[in-house]
Amino acid sequence: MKKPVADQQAVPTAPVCQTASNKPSCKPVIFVPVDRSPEIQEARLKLPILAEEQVIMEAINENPIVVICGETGSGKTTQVPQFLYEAGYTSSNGIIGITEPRRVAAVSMSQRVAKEMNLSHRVVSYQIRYEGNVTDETQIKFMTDGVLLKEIQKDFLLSKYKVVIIDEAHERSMYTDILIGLLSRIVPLREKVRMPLKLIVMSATLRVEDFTENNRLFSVTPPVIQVDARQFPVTVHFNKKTPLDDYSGECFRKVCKIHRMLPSGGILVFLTGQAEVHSLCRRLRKAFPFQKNNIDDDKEESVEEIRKFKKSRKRKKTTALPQIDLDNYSVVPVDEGDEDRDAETDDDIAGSDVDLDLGDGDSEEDSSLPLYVLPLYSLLAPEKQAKVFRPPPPGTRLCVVATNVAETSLTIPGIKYVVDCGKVKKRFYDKITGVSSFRVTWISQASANQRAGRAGRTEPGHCYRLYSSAVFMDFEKFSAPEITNRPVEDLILQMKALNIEKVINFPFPTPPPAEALAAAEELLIALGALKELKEQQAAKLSCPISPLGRVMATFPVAPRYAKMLALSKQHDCLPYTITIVSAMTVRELFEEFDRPAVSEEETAKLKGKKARLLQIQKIWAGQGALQKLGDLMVMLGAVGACEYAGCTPKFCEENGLRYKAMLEVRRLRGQLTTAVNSACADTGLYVDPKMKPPTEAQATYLRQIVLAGLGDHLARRVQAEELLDEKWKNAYKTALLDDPVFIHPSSVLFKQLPEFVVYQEIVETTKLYMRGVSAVEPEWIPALLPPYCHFGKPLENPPPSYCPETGRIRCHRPSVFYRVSWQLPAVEVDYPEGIDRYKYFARFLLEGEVIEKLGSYKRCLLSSPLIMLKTWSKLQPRTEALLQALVAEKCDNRDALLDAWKKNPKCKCFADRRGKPRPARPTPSRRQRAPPARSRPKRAAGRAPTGAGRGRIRSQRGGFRPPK
DNA sequence: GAGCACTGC
Repeated sequence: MKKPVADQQAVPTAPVCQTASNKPSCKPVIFVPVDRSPEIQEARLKLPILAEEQVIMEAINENPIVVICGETGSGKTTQVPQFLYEAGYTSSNGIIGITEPRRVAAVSMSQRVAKEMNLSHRVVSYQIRYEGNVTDETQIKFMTDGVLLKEIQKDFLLSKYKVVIIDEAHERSMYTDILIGLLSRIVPLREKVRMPLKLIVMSATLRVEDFTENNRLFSVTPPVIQVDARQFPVTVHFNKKTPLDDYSGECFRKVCKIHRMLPSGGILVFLTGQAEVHSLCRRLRKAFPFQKNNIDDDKEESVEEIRKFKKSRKRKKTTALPQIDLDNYSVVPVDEGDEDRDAETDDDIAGSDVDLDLGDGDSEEDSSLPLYVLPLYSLLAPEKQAKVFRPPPPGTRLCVVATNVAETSLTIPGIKYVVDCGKVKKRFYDKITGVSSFRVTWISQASANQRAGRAGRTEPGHCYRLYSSAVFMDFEKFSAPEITNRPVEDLILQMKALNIEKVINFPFPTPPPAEALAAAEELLIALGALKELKEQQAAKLSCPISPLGRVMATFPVAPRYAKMLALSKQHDCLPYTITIVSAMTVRELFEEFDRPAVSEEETAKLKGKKARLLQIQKIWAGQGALQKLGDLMVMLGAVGACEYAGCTPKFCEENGLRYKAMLEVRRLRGQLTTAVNSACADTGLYVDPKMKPPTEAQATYLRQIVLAGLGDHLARRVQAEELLDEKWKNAYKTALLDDPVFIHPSSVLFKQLPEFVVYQEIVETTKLYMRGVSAVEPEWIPALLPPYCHFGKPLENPPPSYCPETGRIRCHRPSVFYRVSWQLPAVEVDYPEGIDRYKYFARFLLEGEVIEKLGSYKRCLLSSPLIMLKTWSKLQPRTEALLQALVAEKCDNRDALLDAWKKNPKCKCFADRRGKPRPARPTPSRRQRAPPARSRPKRAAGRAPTGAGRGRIRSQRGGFRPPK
């Protein structure tokens, strides 16, 4: 040990060795001892990264930014934080932060490192969205990337961190990319204030040029350190031919071959979706029956079944144990795939499908060992997912049929064979309209290699690629970074909240497409989150955040939803909006019952469950005014009912709800409630598990709130007279799309077909379908969505009027919806700016509407105040004098007039010399606790409220605030 | 009248 810790804690940043540039080095001179158990010490020494400790630490000591490349299994995630800790980077109250792209990783890594270091979780801790165990003593903190991004909002310099490690940077998740961009600026800023911060970017692949060779990101190229992985060799076999369509069938044949011919070891199959996974499971179970497989997954462990199984094992003792020696296999290294040689190999071992009479396996039972077939995909219930981590029943071979979850998120033990169809199902977004669709595409080479790697975790393995090496060579080297193919409005709002106005200048490792940036900025302006700059094109993409935007940015949900929350203080809607927003944010609340079943029995069961869900959804949708809230009411009803019942797995199971989703909704409601409470102290909000359904009036307000957030997602039913083509039957038109869109058949409004609706999203399948639909009244549109409406001249009838609450001139204006020019009902709005507004103001002033006292002079006036509006009024000097005085003082409303008087009591604007003017304000007796008129609901006779808030939250002014 | 991979605040 070098020096006692205590001595050094006061001066941990004292330079020990001068770097070439003579910059202050932040190399701490401490060695902090760690008390590891002998077993852990032994296991650690086997990790290749241990040998690189000195190289890594020297690089970190001498450079502010270091890139470490090491594949899965190199131990970089668990060991680098320990190196830093031992080198004293956490002394003097600085902590080490490590970001992970997934919650489970943050939690499990913190636990593992705590165990390895023999330290309490009070010292090695984690923080994820809803929970954490961070304390004052925390020195190593694992967190999800989004958590660190939020922390930057509170403390731009991240002053409590000595080191930030961005793990899994090769995955190029959106937050990781942004974090790296931000940290590239934070590191030099910290250098300036002489509190150096170390940034370590860790990647599993060598694709780091986006980071290292991007001068705008890092002006000095950071050193890249490579670390070997402790992986077993995986032999890759390419197919000679690439099946055009039926990769699923090809998977089936390959699994059959492997199972019949090759020694024991688990098989992992990569497919693209739930339906494929289930149908392959079904075929495989039929081909290699294992009694329980075929019936019900849940009964698997019953004593009876195990007894049966043992019996069958005895019976099959002599059959088809693999006789092939794997060592005789001609190996084909990963990068030298030769399809001909490979095909030979295949034939040597397994012969062709024809020789073996593999058929499609549906016809006959096979005599091989039972195959223990399990499906695996993200939306599968956790307890069913968990099965893949347990050893398969004795005497069986494990075969997991998975989607892409198994590529990065979940690691299955005991896999020796990987079957890779080479495809992935991806979500695509239209950059301008935001319409999304799912398409099956080829994976990238990096992805294929990652999949292959899953075969070599515990022993040497094999990967069977169901495509030729030529096809593989045509794959993209890497998948596109997430930020380039997703809407970015949430990201842009976060950046603007950090006062990054010119987002185009941000050092993105890879920038999003310009169209996506423009669409995001446009949406945020329409939501009122950004201040619109009227100046030329140059102002594009550099609008500053508005006070409303700042409030919205504190809500951890999509900007459209954040806007809804910001509006919902009115009429006690917040608990409902929070619930609806939570439900819309959590994906797939409802169980999917349309998948192919394993057995006839299961088919019937699924059918029953589906019918039950449809029935209960109708109940949740409610009646009358509630029903018009549509699918959002169903979500609200589902969450309400579930929480009322205590959110039990049983209730979820019986009512077609995904338990995991409901738990997530519960936690999100908690988080949003806290966020709303801190944005606005006087709400006194709490999460009520026994929340009552909204009243009819509240449901109507909720529809208006939803409209205000989803204004760009408005659709109008195609009118009978516009029906030129059959394809437009029951169709809707939207502002941005030329093609017809339809209400999704699963929507409770599917048969109602309201004239106007808003939708949560449009997904393109066989048609363009709107999902998450809610009905809208036409008169709300101009009142709540002025940015999307073009207004016409004020109407003469009803005539303009003076509003005593706001002191402004009001009028009715007709309008049309942008781009599509839908005629909208005339609505009452503030009179548009201009000379006419002064004229009306003068008239109402003379009539005594503005200042009560002046009313008494009305009869003394020489002519009627109405002449203020006549075109010939100019001819009358006294009216013209008044008008000019008002214009000169910019007085076209009461507040301006009162201000002008205050500043200059002799102001010519009709000064009242006998005393202070008294504005004609409504007295409490006339209107109890009247809300501000702009957010005041209006009631049409005999109907629920029809107009509601544009209520803009008032808070402090925005503007650039440099980091402290 | 339907078919959606995977994540993070």
